[in-house]
Amino acid sequence: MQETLGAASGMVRLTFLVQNLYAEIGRGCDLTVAQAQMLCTLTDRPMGMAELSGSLGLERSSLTGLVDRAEHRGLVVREAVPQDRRAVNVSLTAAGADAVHRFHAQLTERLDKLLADLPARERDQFTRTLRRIVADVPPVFAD
Amino acid sequence: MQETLGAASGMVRLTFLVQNLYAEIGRGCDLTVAQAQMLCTLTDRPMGMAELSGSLGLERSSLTGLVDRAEHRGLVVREAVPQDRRAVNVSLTAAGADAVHRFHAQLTERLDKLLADLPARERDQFTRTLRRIVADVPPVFAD
DNA sequence: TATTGTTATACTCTATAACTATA
DNA sequence: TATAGTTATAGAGTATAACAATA
Repeated sequence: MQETLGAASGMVRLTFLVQNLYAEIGRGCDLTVAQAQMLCTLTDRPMGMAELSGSLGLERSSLTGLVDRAEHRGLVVREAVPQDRRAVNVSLTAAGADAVHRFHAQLTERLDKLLADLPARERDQFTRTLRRIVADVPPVFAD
Repeated sequence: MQETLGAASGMVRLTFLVQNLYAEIGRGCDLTVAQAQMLCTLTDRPMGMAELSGSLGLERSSLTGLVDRAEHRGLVVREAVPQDRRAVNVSLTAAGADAVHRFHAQLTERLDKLLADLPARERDQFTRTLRRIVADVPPVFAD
């Protein structure tokens, strides 16, 4: 083991840190990690099951249960798609939108705080590089 | 939604990206995410259940099952601690060390590749900033 | 009394395979 | 035939609460 961390190790540890924050804030909003992730993805717009499972990187069958439980809790609803009777659109309820809004605000605040002590220039550079690295990642979280 | 991503969103998306890589490479090494994380943490040295659960951010009771399954698969062993008859030390077997070594090498390669197209100067700066941000994160992954 | 670790229990999450209904 | 989604099943992961053994 070296005394200075490489880029890969840094990214893994940042991931660990963000995951734990995600879980902690989720608990406070009564959301599991998987639920919070799904609601964040649906913040932008409603989606069909296939598209949503693709964005989240889950099998469609896994998503069925996730949506079932969230629908049971009143966070999302399935709606019929008139043009295609096989399909459904999953969208946020008012309660779901409210929960994800609180989650998003708290997580953003905590994450921004991680960078608060950095010089503004370093922070901006870090953000720019980050943006390049994640350019192709599905919009699982947005501003 | 803006056209440029903020720092918080960038960190969440990077987390999503790293998690998916973690899972993908884990599958190739026949390791679940939780197992890979545990083995990585034990790479440095053996640990007691309490310390290990602290490092991983899990309840001790959750760790019991995780270690049970890994021990069943021959990846780790529990060993008695002579000085304290309540305690056990969890350490990697040869098979566990081998699996985690392959996992570590592949993940590091894939993560480094994410930065490969960046100018060397930007990459170095990114790594330096990352190192500051994760300074207090437990050593769940090292070089 | 405090700490180490386990057990019992209950849920959530996830994948694979097989299925139905519609396009 | 291909696509959208579900069901059935099995296993992993996790937490809470209660417990035993040792310090």
